[in-house]
Amino acid sequence: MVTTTPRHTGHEHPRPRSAAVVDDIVAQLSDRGYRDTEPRRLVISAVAAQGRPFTAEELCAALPCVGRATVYRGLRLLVETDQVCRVLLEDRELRYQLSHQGHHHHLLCAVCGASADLEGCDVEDMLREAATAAGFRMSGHWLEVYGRCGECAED
Amino acid sequence: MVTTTPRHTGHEHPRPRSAAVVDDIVAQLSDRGYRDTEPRRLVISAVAAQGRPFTAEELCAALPCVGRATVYRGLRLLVETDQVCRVLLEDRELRYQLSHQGHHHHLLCAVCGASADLEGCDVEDMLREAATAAGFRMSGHWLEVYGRCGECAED
DNA sequence: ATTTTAATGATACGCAATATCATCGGCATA
DNA sequence: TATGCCGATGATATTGCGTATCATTAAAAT
Repeated sequence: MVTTTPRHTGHEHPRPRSAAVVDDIVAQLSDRGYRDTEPRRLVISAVAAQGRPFTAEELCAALPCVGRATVYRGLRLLVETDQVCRVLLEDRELRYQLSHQGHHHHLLCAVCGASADLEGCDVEDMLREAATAAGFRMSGHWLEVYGRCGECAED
Repeated sequence: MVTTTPRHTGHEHPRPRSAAVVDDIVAQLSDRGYRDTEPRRLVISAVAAQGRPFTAEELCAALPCVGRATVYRGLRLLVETDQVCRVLLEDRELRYQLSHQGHHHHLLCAVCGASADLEGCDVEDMLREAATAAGFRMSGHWLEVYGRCGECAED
């Protein structure tokens, strides 16, 4: 298996970093029984190329060679396998983003659309407690935080 | 002004309680320059009659005599004037509910659809701090908590 | 090479929500 | 009480997101 592409070593051959990300995700999908196809790779590659949260339609536009249904299916698959997370803007527009951690929340800039991960904010326990106090058994939650990033802060 | 309908006294004539709610909301809209119309009253009345979060389409179905556009417009107006709040289910379905307090969050039962207000849960400060730490100025947030209410808790 | 079946993509469809615009009617004014 | 302005209404068309359908293609196990 000498020619197998190494993963996670971080300093492979001078190939675009995104290609490694794509290989990695394709490998994870493969482990779960999903096939390695050309259109799927194109979708993953386009996802990895986005600098900030994007819409499904934006992806479609960026991938004129891939059918709409395939883009949507690919996106759904990536969300289900926790490779991509969904974020909700204030106007309820749904966007997507490569996920870097497990479960976490996002700070979204209302001006430029950038996002940052909320660090050191453990609302989970607090919510679970409050839910219990109200006689509920909490099973999940949805949280998005909106504001302005550092660059867009100046009025 | 002897015949003026009293508000907020809590023990008026034996008229449905909902009528008082409708009058109250209509009065508040009137203060803001919005007209008192028959279709609008019907919408408000139907909103007040709902026992749990409802969809715009459900309202339309409950008001066959009122045009769809009017129902949607009425709902939007009520949200803008903070008379009604919006809740988001896990599948991103949008529902509405009479609001009782100022800003608050909801506990939503995934089984029966009931909702409860989250009491004694002050995430605001926590979020603002975390946002500041990330270089953001927080301007708002969206939070929904899902689970099972007491009645639906038994498996 | 063969076979199985997941994946694809063109397209139709469903649904929520808004836009359009002629008409109606609330309400302020005279 | 009558008048006129303009907000409100409602039938309808339209938009936009996302999914369903289904004949065809191709991944990967044999």
